Amino acid sequence: MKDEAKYPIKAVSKLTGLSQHVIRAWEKRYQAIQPTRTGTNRRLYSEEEINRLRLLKEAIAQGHNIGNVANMDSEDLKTLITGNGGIAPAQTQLETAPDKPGVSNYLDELIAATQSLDNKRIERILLNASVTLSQPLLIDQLIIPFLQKIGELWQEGSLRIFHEHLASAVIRTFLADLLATIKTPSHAPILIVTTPSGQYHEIGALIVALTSASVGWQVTYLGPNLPAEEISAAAIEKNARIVLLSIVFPPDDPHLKLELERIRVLLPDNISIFVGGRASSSYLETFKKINATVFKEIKALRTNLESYHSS
Amino acid sequence: MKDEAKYPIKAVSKLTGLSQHVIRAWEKRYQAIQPTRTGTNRRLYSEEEINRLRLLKEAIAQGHNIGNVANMDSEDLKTLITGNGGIAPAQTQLETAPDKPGVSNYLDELIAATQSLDNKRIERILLNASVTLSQPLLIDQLIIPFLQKIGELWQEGSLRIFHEHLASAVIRTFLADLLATIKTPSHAPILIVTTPSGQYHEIGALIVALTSASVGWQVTYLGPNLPAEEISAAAIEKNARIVLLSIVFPPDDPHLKLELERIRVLLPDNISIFVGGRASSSYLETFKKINATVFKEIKALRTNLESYHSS
DNA sequence: AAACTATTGACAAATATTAGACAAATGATT
DNA sequence: AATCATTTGTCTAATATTTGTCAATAGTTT
Repeated sequence: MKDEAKYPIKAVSKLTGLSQHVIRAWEKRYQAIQPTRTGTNRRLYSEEEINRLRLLKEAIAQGHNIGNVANMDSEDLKTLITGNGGIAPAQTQLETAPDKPGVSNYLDELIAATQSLDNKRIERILLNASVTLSQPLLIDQLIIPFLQKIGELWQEGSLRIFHEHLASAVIRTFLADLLATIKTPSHAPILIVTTPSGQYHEIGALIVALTSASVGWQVTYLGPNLPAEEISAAAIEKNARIVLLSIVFPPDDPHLKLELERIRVLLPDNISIFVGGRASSSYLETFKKINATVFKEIKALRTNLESYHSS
Repeated sequence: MKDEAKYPIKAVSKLTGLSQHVIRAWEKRYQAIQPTRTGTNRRLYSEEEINRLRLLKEAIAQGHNIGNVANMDSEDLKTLITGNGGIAPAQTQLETAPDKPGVSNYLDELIAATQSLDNKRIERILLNASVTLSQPLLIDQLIIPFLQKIGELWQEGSLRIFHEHLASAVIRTFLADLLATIKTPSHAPILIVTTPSGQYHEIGALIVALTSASVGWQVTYLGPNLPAEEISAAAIEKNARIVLLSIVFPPDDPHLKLELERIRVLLPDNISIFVGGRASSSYLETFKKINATVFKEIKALRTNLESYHSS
């Protein structure tokens, strides 16, 4: 991966749509990027820097001032412009469970198919994988690593936003299909999956929906971005036992906390709240307050849901 | 670590739909919000404040006067506006096309299934309909009327937001599945479907993607909300003939117009732009400028694409 | 030599701020 | 009904800041 190709300013200008003047100005005035230089003082940009320029441009298009955003790190920029969307940050590198042989092949193929924008091929590979692998393996070892990998590659500049969009679109329908094909006994307890207001990230929600369905729950999937009143009303109407929320936690969002508390208030006591996602510690208090069951990994959700049955 | 992203007034105006004047006036006259300032006196709003502005706007839409509610704390505001269950403002509606017999049965069933939040049943009905009806009929006579009907019922209060979310989620995967099952000859001309930056409405895009595929194009579906550079880069990389954009036109959005123009500039001349959606007349000029083929109905798209073949 | 790049300083267009004015709408009082 | 006061969204003018653009000059690459 040390392909370290570097681009002179003219190329960067073309690639980003920013004038050379602007690129230099942003560097000089805000140190927005710091390209390396040749021995003779020419600027050389890495793909990562080019990508950062794209992010900055997009942020500006959304109404931000360059002066304010130029110094944010790329991670934050990304969440800023996608409005919390995008793909789950690939940070916590838990012990990567020992890869099943063959899985990493699928992964490589998926990346390749994404790079060539071949949606049909992505679908085909996923379909193949879904018959070869058990469902937990499929999710833990393929889907999630795939998403993480794409996030990384995007960040580092080898993939562009449109690659990520394509992959997301395909994965989303793939997961939704899996969810639809699971048969659950009609007397199974009911569980509602959604994301709170302001949360647009849908794939995480689909993953937990799928997981829940696979351990015997009857899942009603409501899609993303639902206000507290709607969540609770739906849960009551459906006579659900559990409301399961998938959240990409921003560092410290008071609105989200309030929203969670409102859900608790609006919900009858006999309906439990489950919350999934990597939450910063500042949310712990809120979780306690609303008496939510929190899980950071899919595995934890599985065991939690199974043990819930017996109660 | 407390990187609390802050938004300048321009961004806030976009996000809330309030004019900058109004935002300032509310601050000055009622201290409705108190944004921090930069060292040079520019306003910077937190997400919490943006949300508060949204709440205020909603409260006003429900008939309260700003002077009375501007000083309420956000918590009370929320219960105020959700108290009487009033929900979002109006939309325009189209004339309903003459129903094929049998289709209206499906429609009624779909509505009923939506009301009872029965996603499995919605899927089943759609699946049934898809084998009974030809694809054009399915889309024109069932899917689109279904969406319209839900919109109406929502507006009139008999359905709630979560009903609409559920139906949307199901329809979206249903359409995506249809799209995936269409086989296109590998030598077919390539067409890219997406929506421009700021456009999140996905179902329209899926409908046009499906339509295009059904008349023999090879469709790459990129999902919603893609900046101009990404759209054009993807089109070039895929060697596409047509970029097809599905847009829900706001009354008069200069950013959207600019975005459209940028796509044209970034795209080689031999790639055509198609635009679908009910555009207000203020966009006509832009369409001419970028030499876009516009269609208001699916039928028009079909004939357009077919005639395009022969050229 | 021609094309490209870097640096600097300057400039102007865009954008934001404040204070104040205005008019349409609302509501109370006569 | 008519009148007057209040509320509130919109607008203007003057000022200040931010930011894209440019010209001039000098160095580098091909």
